[in-house]
Amino acid sequence: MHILTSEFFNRDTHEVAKDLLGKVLYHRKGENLYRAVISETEAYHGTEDLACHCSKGKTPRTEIMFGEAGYIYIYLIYGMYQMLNFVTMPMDFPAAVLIRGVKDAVLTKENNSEIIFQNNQTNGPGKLTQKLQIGKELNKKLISPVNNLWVCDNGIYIPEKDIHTGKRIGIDYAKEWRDKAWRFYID
DNA sequence: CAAGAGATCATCT
DNA sequence: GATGATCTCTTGA
Repeated sequence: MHILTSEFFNRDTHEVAKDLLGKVLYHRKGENLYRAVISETEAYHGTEDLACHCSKGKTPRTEIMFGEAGYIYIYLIYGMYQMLNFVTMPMDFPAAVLIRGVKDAVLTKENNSEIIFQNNQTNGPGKLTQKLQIGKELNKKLISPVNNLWVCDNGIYIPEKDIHTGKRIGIDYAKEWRDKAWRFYID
């Protein structure tokens, strides 16, 4: 069980998005420890990608994506859903991976009792942040146990044939970038 | 089943 | 003042 560091995220966004599948996301909130297997991701890569928030340039909200890889980018969408992203690529290249779905989510409480979430409760980007209690206090933080949110490689290898790709969701306005197969998922 | 509407607010123009 | 990297519920065939 090995904790992913900035080195893992400081690569091509599409590779990171694909390699995150099957990795284990952890979030510690008070006495509660959440863990879940990442099952769906999307790549948002560069200022030319009209679906990427950075296509409109550097703003207070998006500056974290222009920074070093391995940081957390969280923003509110539709007034009610937090989106969890991991910053990729070197300094000054804006890019991030959106975590769109997790599976086998488990909450371990202080007394070691466990609550298991049904997969259909965590199979959307807004749903998983709600269930795993991931909020904007983590925005702009380093992905690390120090900040209570981190990702582990549990050694399980996902065969290439089990990785599906498709168009990204909810970005019909992005012209020619709309049809890029930059969404990755398993099962 | 597919399609549509409503909820709700930080962010940028 | 408009607009989403969404989700759930309702409607209608």
